[in-house]
Amino acid sequence: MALDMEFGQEILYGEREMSRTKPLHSWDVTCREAVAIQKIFREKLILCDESPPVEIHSIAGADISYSRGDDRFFGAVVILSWPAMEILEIASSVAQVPFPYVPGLLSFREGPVLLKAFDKLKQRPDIIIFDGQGIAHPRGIGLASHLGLFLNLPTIGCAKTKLVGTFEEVDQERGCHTNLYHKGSVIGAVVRTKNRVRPVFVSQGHRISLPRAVEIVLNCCRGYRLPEPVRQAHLAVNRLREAAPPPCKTRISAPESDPAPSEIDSIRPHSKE
DNA sequence: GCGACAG
DNA sequence: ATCTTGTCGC
Repeated sequence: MALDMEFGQEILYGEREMSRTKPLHSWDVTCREAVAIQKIFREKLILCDESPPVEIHSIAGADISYSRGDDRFFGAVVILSWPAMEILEIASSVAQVPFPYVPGLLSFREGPVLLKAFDKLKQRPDIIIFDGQGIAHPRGIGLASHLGLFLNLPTIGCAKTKLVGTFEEVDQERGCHTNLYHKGSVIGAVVRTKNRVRPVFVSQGHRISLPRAVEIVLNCCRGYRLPEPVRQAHLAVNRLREAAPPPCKTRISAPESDPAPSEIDSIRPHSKE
């Protein structure tokens, strides 16, 4: 996809007085730097709908996957048609895990591999849903908001669990939703996307209003808890990981095709060390 | 000091 | 997120 890389690089590097020699996809930062970046980026978010309103023809979902003992990250982006929810394009990527999991700093862990996948897309979606928070975040800038700035596209955060905030229980019927509050403000919505199933946490990412974000998420659901874009991205990334060659193990072990002599004619079928 | 804590 | 076995319900 024609990424707005210049915009992304400008806001990432321009404010930090650091050299532009580091590749975009390796955000090697300290937690302290990451927090500083978030505070700067937070000011750049646009939290209202486009004017004039953008007509939606396509919508994308993004997700990542990895497994233990593997230092690789798999990322996938799926673009679906609107409102039919038919798959138009899929892009994927593999990258090294760049940053540990720290609640509140997920962008720096999942962002690079996702941007790498977005860069491979041929078309630009009209809007993107992420598997994570938008502004429902301690500093008001979760994964969806952060990448919305990078991609310069409208984005929505749709997380499976809460990061911050308080809320009243939601009615059990699909379509019901309540506000998510934090420090006296509405930062998102708790949305029931399926009858009697745990709600999801929807929040504005970038260039969108909360009512519209909720409406779009609900209109993307097709009988499952997660909206189709996110669900399809999840499926795509898991297919990718399972089809990928096994991880390069750091630890050296004897090949199983060449068992030690004592194991070949072992009388006991399985000796558990 | 005790919870809470996107993925 | 990943790992993991069974189990409740439409």
